[in-house]
Amino acid sequence: MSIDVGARLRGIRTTFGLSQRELARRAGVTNGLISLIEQNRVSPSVSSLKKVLDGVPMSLAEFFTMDLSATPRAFFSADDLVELGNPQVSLRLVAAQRPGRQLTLLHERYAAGAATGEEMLTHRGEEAGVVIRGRIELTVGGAVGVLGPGEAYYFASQLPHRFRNVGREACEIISACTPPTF
Amino acid sequence: MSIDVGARLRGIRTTFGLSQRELARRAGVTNGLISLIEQNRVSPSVSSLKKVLDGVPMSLAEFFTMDLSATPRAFFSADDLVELGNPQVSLRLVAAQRPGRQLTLLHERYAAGAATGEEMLTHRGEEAGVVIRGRIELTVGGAVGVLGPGEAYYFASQLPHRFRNVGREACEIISACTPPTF
DNA sequence: CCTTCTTGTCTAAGATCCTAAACACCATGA
DNA sequence: TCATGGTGTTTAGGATCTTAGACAAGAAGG
Repeated sequence: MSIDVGARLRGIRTTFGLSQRELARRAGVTNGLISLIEQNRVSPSVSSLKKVLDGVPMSLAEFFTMDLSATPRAFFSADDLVELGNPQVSLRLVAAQRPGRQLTLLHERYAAGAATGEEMLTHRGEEAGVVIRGRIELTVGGAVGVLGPGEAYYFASQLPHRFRNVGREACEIISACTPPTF
Repeated sequence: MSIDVGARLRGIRTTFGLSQRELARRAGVTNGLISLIEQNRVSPSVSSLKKVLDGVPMSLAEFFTMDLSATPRAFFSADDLVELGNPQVSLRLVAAQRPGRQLTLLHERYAAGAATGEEMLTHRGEEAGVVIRGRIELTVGGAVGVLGPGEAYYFASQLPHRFRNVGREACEIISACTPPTF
């Protein structure tokens, strides 16, 4: 093998902030297989590699075309952002391919009535954002606020938090968090 | 598998005019494996597919990127060339819409009956040209065309190709290829 | 009609991939 | 300190890929 499939897969998985188990769960394979592939202990079948890449998601063509030695890009068009969410809560990641990324910058879009879920979120790091369209209800700890265009937030992610679009219009937010949870 | 690896491999092999056994010999695998892959009876490992494609030759990236439904045009009428110059110095561009072009120019002249040889040529890169006098028979992959003055060609040099002057008059071509191999 | 060569397909057996489960390690929190 | 939950790694064994060889069909020539 002239191309290093293992290193390439590991690079992709880590830039997306996924553990072997999480990627395996999304792909419908076992975490052991991810480990073996990344160590080049096995050469995966095309169908297996396809399943793994579906969990990112990424096409086989993109996988084999990807140039890891290329200098990191400085500019990205809207189409270059990688979708990580779902139709209700769209999370589009900036510079997803960039290796060693220290910051996660997202272009979020909440459909009317959409929310991050029933459970409150809590994780390491800090996060902040600015609302650019619509209105969002943000709960942090015991505090609840409703933010509109131009308004912003900043809090420690350890505090239980939840986003909920209480308006009729879709709400867009540019947010950042560190360290990369995605 | 959303992409049809078997059909894709079979299409490539046949356009290169190779039997399963001949491709297997070049690739260092067995003919049975080629057969099974083409029927999608197995999903080859990446390393096996790499070996098979080395026999063509073709990279994994090219294999998965290749769009068989939208093969780039091989032949252009005189009207299909794009004028880039002026009345004094006319510069008419071939395949202007083709992405990722990188070319250098040649002035070829084929005597009556001359050809590039019995064997089909195949090498890396791309080549293109315009007939300016006489007539030339050009075979590219499975396609055969006879081009006269003002007509042009553009194809990937990996496709087996051959030039043959089938007229009584000498034939002149302005051609370009990349990288500057031949 | 026979050979003889080609083609692609099929099948047992060996090689490799893939899974399930356990392992060691580290961080966090009771 | 111990428990818990996270990480990546390893291994035995079942599943799949790959090989070696046989098979059938078709074409060319005697």
